[in-house]
Amino acid sequence: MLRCEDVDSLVAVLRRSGYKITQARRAVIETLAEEASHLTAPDVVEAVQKRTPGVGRASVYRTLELLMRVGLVQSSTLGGAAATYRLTPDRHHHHVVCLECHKTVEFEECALPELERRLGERLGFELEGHLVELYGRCPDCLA
Amino acid sequence: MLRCEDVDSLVAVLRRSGYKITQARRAVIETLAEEASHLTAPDVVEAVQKRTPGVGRASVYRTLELLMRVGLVQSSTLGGAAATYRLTPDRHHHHVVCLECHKTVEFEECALPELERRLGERLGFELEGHLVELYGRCPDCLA
DNA sequence: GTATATGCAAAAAGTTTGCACAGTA
DNA sequence: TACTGTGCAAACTTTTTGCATATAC
Repeated sequence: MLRCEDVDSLVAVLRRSGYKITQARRAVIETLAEEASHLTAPDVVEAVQKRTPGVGRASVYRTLELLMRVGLVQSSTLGGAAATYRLTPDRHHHHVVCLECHKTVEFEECALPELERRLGERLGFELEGHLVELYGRCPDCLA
Repeated sequence: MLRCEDVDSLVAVLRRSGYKITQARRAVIETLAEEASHLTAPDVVEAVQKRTPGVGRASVYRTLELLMRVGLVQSSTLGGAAATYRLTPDRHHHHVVCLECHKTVEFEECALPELERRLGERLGFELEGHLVELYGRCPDCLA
């Protein structure tokens, strides 16, 4: 599941931006690359410490914040209250979320690249990613 | 800013679903309808208590959760860590968020209705809303 | 060598829960 | 009246901060 090329390229982005590559930061990146997805912050802390004992809680939080600022990580609430984190997917996979049971299904179609280009131009933003989530009720909960 | 028709129709949705209309629930709904947008949970607590003293913190949390489950409220992290809440807009207004300074700009264009219809059909979901956020860097932070 | 980042522990902030009481339908 | 929902306070969880030390470059 761990894809080294991915980890390396993410690390490279950090390095290029002038950030030091530390054990803690590498551990967070590797953990996110390895775990399926949608971890809450405490989940990430736990997973990181299991994989790389000795990394402090605070560093995980600081690293998540850094990775978000740099755009390597995205957070969302998946229709629930707790924020979850995951590596920004370069292959699109957005979510359909059931508001009742919080089941989520991924889908790949994305109608946004064109819109993104147009808006970026109009607003002067340099856009580098997006998040799309559809909410509703899944077949099970409808029954 | 407070639009009574809106509050009434939201209240009606709750009532129709079998939930009781209490002072606390009404206060949360009115607060969300009144405040511009993007309040964190503690923000909502504060605003509700200012507008309707006597409402307990716990009830605000319970009501937010209820409103989300019913689909009247949406939450998102706006690219940051803290979840924010707002009434589900029926007029679309999605967001462009700066990852650096968290400035957000709204836009109205939405490429999703068609996609939503198609996916709902394919997955058997009954979809009732969506969230679209674009991330990047704003002109100020680019400079 | 030096500035940046870390780990720890403590403080702060945010959220949930149990329960007796109140208010809606 | 019956039962859902409330407010409170306490417990619990999550996040942030300060600081001495370690480490990447």
